[in-house]
Amino acid sequence: MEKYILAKSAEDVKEYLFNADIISFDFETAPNDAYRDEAMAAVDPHKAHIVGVSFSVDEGTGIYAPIAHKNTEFNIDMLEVLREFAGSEAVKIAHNLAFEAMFLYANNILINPPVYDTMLAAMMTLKTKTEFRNLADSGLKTIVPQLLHTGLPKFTEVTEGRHFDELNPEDYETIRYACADSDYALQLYHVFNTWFDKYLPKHRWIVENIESPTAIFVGLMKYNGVSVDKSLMYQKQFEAGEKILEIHNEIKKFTGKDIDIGANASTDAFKKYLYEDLKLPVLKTTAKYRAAADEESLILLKDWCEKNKPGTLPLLELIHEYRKWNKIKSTYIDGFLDAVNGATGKIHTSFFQLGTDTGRFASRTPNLQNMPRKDNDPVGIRSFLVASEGHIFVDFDFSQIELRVGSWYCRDKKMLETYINDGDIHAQTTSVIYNIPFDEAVDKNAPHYKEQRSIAKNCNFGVFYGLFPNGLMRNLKKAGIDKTKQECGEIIQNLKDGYPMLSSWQEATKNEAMNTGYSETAFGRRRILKGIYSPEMGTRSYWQRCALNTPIQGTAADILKLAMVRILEKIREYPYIKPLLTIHDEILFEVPIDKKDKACNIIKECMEKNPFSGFDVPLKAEGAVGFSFGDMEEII
DNA sequence: CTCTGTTTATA
DNA sequence: AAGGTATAAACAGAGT
Repeated sequence: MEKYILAKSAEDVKEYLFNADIISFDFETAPNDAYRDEAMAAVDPHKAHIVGVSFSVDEGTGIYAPIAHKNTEFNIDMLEVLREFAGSEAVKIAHNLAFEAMFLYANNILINPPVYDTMLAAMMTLKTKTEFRNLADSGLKTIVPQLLHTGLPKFTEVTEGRHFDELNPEDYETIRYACADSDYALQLYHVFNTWFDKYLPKHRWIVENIESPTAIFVGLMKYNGVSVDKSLMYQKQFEAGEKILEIHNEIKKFTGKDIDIGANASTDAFKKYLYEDLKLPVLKTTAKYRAAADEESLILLKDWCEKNKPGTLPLLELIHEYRKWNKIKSTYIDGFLDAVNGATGKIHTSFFQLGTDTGRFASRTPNLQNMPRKDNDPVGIRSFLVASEGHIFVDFDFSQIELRVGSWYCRDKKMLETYINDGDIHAQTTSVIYNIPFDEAVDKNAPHYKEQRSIAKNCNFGVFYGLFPNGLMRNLKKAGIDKTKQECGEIIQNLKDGYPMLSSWQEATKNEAMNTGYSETAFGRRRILKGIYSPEMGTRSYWQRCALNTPIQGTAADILKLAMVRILEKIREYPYIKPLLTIHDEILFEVPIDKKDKACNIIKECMEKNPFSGFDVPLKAEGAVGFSFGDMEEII
């Protein structure tokens, strides 16, 4: 039988924790008075507070310290104990550490490594020989019965509709519920480490040195949130609404009848109008082999109509505009407004640090990783994000990190030299694919400079991962450059000849993937390639391309997370540096205006530091500052 | 209300 | 025989 006790004083807790070097902990929280009836308010640190904390240092034991229960004499002021604990040398374990780190941060406490998140560890273990656990499989309530073969008290059964602070801390059920989470997290720590040590030691290293400390950074981003200019958003919401009506009316005028084009002009009725009433040819099919009507189809139709049916051209342009404005309004204006937190007036996006198969972050509610860029956005969505009062944004992004990682992998001389000499990789590629001197490739006044550079960029972004002539042709068409399949084939061939190690790396990497069935980053982050042995050529080929992409995209993600961990160390000394967002190769902060220069130096240094011995390509972090995310000024 | 498919925004 | 890969969100349409 387990031994869970109630702390009567801070001393009791200190005594329980004394000399322990591995400690798990868990917070119980409840909404502040203003948010008692709001769903999920208890997990929002701006609407809730810590009600109690449990610790466990030994299997089957635990201590619960009530902090803010209602109607009790037993509450303890735990702030100093928590502060001491957070700064201690002990391994501090939590299941979903980002949550605990966030509530500590809300109390001005930054938890220090060593830390260990058993939820992230769960995600880094294999569920079967061929499959990793996913987000949904990794909750404590799911894992404990599976791995420890024991039940866990249910929150709803213990609380019976009440908030946790309404429970009596003297009731054993209360103590048991609180302590069980810590006790089982500690047990899972040993279960997962045993598994890692036996099957995948590098994943233990990643959990301890990359993912778990990164979880703290995630908690900080979530807590800080990003301020928005609401009045600007409302103004743009109105303007976009008007614009959509206007375009819709023009479309109606054109079609002459009342066709239901929905919000995106992608209804069956609209496709029927295009392909049956107007008798336009189907030039592209969807993944399910049906008539497509996406942007690419419209571009193909535009070419066809220019020769055969020029009268239809204005309609194609109107559809493009209609979709664009609806996308902007529904996703980036209405959607962002819905996401503004009532307590802070900020957007507190959720980041999932293991939300992708490669190790990249995913962002949800709302996704702040796909805001339109300036050149593709008549509204200026990014300018909705503004620095908080007295603060300024500081943004750093890794320059061409995937290409740098790729050149490290393939060891191509020309690529490596370009980066070591801080050269221009796109010009280097231009020189390679057109067989012209480097000096001509960088000469902005040379004939075809713009087109050649644009083609070189497209190659650089795709060829590493197995881009084919057809694909290059399509990408170029989207960029407004018309090249035949033959020409694209020649360009790719020239590139492979010019960077000879690229092809041999690709072949070797594909072979290795076929031999092992998985793909790994430089740190050993592994991805099972589910379909690599598929009898179907198309499926197999897809997984082979994943085998090329994963080490590069994944290693770049590892490098970004390591930079976050380093920045976190600095935040201890410079707590005014507030992380807000990450966009794959970029991190956004806000800092007090007068601390701008200092913060820039710190962040740049952390990001450009050599990520691991053996990585011999220089990293470059490019900074920008500004009061609005839509108007950032590069710093040199 | 849930599920699949289509479309479109980003790195 | 020929898809760079990694995502999230909104809408359409069908089924429970």
